[in-house]
Amino acid sequence: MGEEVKMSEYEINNGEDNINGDDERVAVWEIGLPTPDDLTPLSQTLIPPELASAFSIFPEPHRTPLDVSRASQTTLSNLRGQLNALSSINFKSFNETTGQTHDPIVVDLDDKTGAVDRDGSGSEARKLRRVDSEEEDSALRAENSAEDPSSAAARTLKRPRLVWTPQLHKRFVDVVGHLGIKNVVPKTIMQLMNVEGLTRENVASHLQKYRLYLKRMQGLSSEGPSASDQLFASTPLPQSFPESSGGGGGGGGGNGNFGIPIPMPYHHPTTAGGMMPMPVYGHMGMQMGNNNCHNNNSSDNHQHHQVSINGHQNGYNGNVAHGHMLQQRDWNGNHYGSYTHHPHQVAPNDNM
DNA sequence: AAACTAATAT
DNA sequence: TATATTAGTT
Repeated sequence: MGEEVKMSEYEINNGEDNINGDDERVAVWEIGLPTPDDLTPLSQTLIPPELASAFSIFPEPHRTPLDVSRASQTTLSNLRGQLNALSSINFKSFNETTGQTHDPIVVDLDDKTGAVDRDGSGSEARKLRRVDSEEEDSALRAENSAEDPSSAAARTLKRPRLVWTPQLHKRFVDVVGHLGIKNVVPKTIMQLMNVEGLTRENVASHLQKYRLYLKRMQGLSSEGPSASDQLFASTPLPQSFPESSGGGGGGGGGNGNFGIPIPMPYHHPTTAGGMMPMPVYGHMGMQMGNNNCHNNNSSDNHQHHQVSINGHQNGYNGNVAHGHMLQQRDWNGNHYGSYTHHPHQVAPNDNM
């Protein structure tokens, strides 16, 4: 795979030369052929991500047919289980038939392939193109093979490390903001975020870091977040919201403690000093400028659109008509996955 | 036993 | 550094 990728990239890079410098006949041949931008992105395989992840095809080459079938079985059953679980809390999640994800963000840890696109302008073009063509497909993709611990494959194969993109983080913050940072616990966050492949551990780890960040922030009131906190800095501070609807606690797994939606956005600040960074200037209180969206009534179970989380949150659009919005778009973009380095760099335009 | 948090490891 | 993993608690 890597080979192919490299080759195409090579050709792409030299395409111009060929056209201009070589035989015209060559140019003729190239007419009608896909332009570099049309070519399959390096990070994309021929196999649909969902499928690939379902069969754990991505990561390593070594995989026996037996493994695959076993994995598919477990994965399938797991998905069913998840579906049920999620549907009980009114989340739309995964279409078995089409294998397409709808509401949930699919975390796509693009591990290995990541190496390819770091650098370059080429990658940028590619990135843009992707956004265009896939906007409706899936905004965030991260493959992650396993959805559940009970699966042998899931346990065995280690998944690539999760990269908390601004989109993911935003969702995280939303959930945390709604539940109140005081009471949130990883499991609940994980469930409400409704991101396929996201594990409790992933969330726990991030939560730990997030709490640290908040604590740190509390101390220094007027400080803007240092450059080190890019991700966090770009997100409004959650206002702990005393929301303890149900208790939650861990009680065993299922608990339907939240059938609820996360209705509104955070609250206004009680005190706290604002330390919002820049994008939005207003302290936390402000972000809400946006409206309040739907109200909470837990009973609102419309099946149509997604997760309530989506509902609010995007401040930029101003009104969130909850009927339907460009949810997908909101979570769109960016690549994730390359753990090689440089992750952050929250684009300026990064609107969250 | 499951899940949380803090500490530690990669 | 960011995220994962472990350990000690609840």
